[in-house]
Amino acid sequence: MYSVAIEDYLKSLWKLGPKDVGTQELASYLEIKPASVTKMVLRLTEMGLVDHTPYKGASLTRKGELEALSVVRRHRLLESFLSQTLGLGRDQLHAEAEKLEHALSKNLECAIAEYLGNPTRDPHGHPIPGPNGELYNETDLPLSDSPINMTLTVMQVPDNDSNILSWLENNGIHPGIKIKIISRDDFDGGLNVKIGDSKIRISSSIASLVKISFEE
Amino acid sequence: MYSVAIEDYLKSLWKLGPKDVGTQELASYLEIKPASVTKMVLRLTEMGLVDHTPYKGASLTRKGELEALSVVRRHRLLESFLSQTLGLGRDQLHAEAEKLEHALSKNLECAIAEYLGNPTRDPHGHPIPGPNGELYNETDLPLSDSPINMTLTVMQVPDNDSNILSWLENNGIHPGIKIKIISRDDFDGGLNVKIGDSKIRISSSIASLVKISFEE
DNA sequence: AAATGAGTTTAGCCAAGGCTAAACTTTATA
DNA sequence: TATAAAGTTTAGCCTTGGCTAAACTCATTT
Repeated sequence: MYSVAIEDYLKSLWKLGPKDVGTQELASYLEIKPASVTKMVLRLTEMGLVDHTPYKGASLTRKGELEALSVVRRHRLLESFLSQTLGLGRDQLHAEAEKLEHALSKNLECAIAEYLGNPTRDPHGHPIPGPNGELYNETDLPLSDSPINMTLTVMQVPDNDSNILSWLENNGIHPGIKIKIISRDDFDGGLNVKIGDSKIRISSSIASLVKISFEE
Repeated sequence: MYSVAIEDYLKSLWKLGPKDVGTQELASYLEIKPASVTKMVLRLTEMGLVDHTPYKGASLTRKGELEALSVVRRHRLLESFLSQTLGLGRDQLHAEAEKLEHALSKNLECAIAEYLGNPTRDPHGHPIPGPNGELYNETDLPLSDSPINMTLTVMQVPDNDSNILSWLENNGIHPGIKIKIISRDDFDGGLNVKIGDSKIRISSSIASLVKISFEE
């Protein structure tokens, strides 16, 4: 069993990857100093979890990737479980799961997965890796790049910014909802969209975080 | 927020207390060496969580007790929650809660308590401290000391020994069940008891871990 | 009263995982 | 091409929380 710190490094490298991740980038993501990252990355390399090219960056080995996927699976199962049982809002799930994921036994992971009916998406629409790291192909696309005047289905919202999440929620935007882009502002990429009967404006930075599909 | 190690020390002192707990006793309970305990106890004393009399033992201050009760509350709420939602057996609950209790936020603690309807007992029948450390008076008595030929209600079973727990479960002994002592063996204190229609024998060591009440 | 032994404490070590300050690479710019 | 800036690494420090070995206390026994 790996430590909390190691699990956090692996998960972060997975999220920032699969490209080589620079020391600084990883450090700021983890909110620690670059020198600390270098030291830990060396240890992870020793352990065979990470490949490191000095002055270039680090990436997960297959072994590290599998471990990262296991953490992500626990995280997303926990989010689903807390949402389902306690009815926690999407904006609260991430922070809670972030702590619990490191304390979840294999046993409990299985029990939760079974209880939920082995879901493939969490409440933010993010895919849940299988028990052996299986992850189906992503086909969802950013709302920001989507065509005008088509009925789109919201598939994913971000999980880690509770401000953005509660804004989205308050405007009725969450996985499963239908949405149509009415127009796109040229100067800043902002979108005017229609959801149900209401029209709202979505800034391009938020629109790039929402993923959609064309399927009904 | 206190570390996992500190929370474990406080919880252990609470379980072994309220008497002064010797270094060796605490060490063997925590499965670490006495020298390590001495060092940590000094730190806890510095922090105002523990009173320590050299060569005599340690006990919780009020501040330490409140923190211990908070850990115990989280532990028992988690046991109740996992039992209720996932249907985990009584023999699995303790180990899982033992890990999760350190990762449970105040928010989630509240949400779980509310979801469960603010229960006062966990699935083993142990009282759940209130959010501010309130703990009602224990009146349950050990089965081993109970009178013969009275209808007793099982109120508590131990939580930390899954072997004993599954034996008890297999014999239909758990909180809420009615039980009657038919006879007590003089030589070893073993009990012959009646549960429903079946008669079984309970060793005195196990009987001392089961608590009952006389109320219907 | 002295000695023994159990229990406790002290001293000093180690690994994990942070930090700062300084040295080193690499890249971009003059 | 030389140099400055940005990013990375190294060196050395700190705290937490374990460990062992040795020293100390205290209660009991001779």
